[in-house]
Amino acid sequence: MWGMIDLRSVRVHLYAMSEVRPIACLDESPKRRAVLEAAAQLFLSQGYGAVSMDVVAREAGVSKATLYAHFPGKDKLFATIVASNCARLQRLAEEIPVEHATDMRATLVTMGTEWLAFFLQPRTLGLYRVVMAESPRFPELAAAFYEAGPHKLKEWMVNWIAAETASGHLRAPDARTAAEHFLAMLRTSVFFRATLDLPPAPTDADTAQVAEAAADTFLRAFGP
Amino acid sequence: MWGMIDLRSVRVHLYAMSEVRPIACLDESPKRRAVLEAAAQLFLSQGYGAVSMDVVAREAGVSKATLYAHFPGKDKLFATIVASNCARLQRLAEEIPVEHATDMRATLVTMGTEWLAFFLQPRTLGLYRVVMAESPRFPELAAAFYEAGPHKLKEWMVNWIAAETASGHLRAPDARTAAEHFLAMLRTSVFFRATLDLPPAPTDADTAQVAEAAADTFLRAFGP
DNA sequence: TCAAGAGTAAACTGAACAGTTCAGTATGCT
DNA sequence: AGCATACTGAACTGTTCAGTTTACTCTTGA
Repeated sequence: MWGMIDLRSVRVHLYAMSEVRPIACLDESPKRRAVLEAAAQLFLSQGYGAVSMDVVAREAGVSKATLYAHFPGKDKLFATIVASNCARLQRLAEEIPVEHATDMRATLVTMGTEWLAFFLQPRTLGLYRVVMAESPRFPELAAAFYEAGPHKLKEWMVNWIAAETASGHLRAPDARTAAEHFLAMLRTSVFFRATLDLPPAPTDADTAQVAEAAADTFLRAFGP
Repeated sequence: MWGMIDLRSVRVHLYAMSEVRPIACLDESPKRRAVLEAAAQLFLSQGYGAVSMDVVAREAGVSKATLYAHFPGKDKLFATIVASNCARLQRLAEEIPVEHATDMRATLVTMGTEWLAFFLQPRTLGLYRVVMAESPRFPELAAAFYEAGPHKLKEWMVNWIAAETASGHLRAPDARTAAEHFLAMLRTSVFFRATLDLPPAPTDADTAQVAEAAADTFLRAFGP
């Protein structure tokens, strides 16, 4: 066995304090906030092209003039929405809580379940969908998305696996590949179908089952 | 070891002859073909919204009137393009060639390399991107895409793994999970970045390396 | 030779949409 | 009171785009 490691209530801040900027965290103006909320909801669920500025204004309960007073144009508004949602991704990767974990399998299952649940949130899926669809038009947004989310998460896991291997809880000489594979095994057909918005929507049980299966295969390959 | 299995030149037709329909394979009309080709190229690289019917007509070297004589509208043209490209996916899954394989690892690497190279083709990525982006507007296309491609491929692999387990070349009692995991491990960050169109574009060496890593982890977990 | 079918170029229609302008209102500060 | 700031609602401009129509040109085959 790989010994009991208790990660209860550990909060890892890996890239903590590196470029932490308050991305429009101040509720500068209630109208501005209303616009941002409405636009986020619309853009992430319907995509860039399908949303008109008239609808954003109406949905935000704001006049078009006010909308254009706060944002210089549709593209900038979209970029703001995407950037602030990338910041959400980054928070997940920077502040990874591993709680109630009693052994390696439980730790992996906990991490996997939590991350997959996050990936499967409509907001996260919507962000992925819209960034992917608009990557030709907004390549810098695609890069920002990847950096803030998948990349940061992977780098965290590479370091974690390397540390666990060093302490004998895992046997993964190539930590990078092991991390890639664990994260990839969370993105099975459940995730794939969700990206395509195919019913039925995954349940919590599905999420847990995928994480457990990933943990099991991972430990078969990289357990000590 | 798992014995030498020679799969040289084996061509497996798993779902052969189940609903094989010639989806517009007849070159009915040269103009029609020109429209289909131009539209496919445009839709798959730029998305539904970004492509206008004027551009399709110009690019196909055809008048708009002719275009509308062959297709009742933009949505139908788009649906036709997507459906015919789904048929391309389905051919891959129905007619899986495993060649030059001398042992289990080589077999897995060959399959993995070939599939991943297929996934990474601009056309395939474009199809995925466009189907994903338009899944709210065309949910039936998303379902068709998933059925024809990922689902068929997965089902083939489930059966293959079950057979190899039965004959002692693998030890994967849960063939479905094993198949999910092998296919998932082909979709690592190389694939993820490619879906977002982030440079640099993956090379053949990248593809092969990902397939090899997937095969190694797979065999660590499910080798006999 | 002529009629029909297929195609073409170009103009056009109606709707949607990004973005602007402006006259007027509400709030709050000095 | 006077003034500035923020906002509204509605009209307006210019553009893009799906889809239609018209008048014209080939080609072909009976």
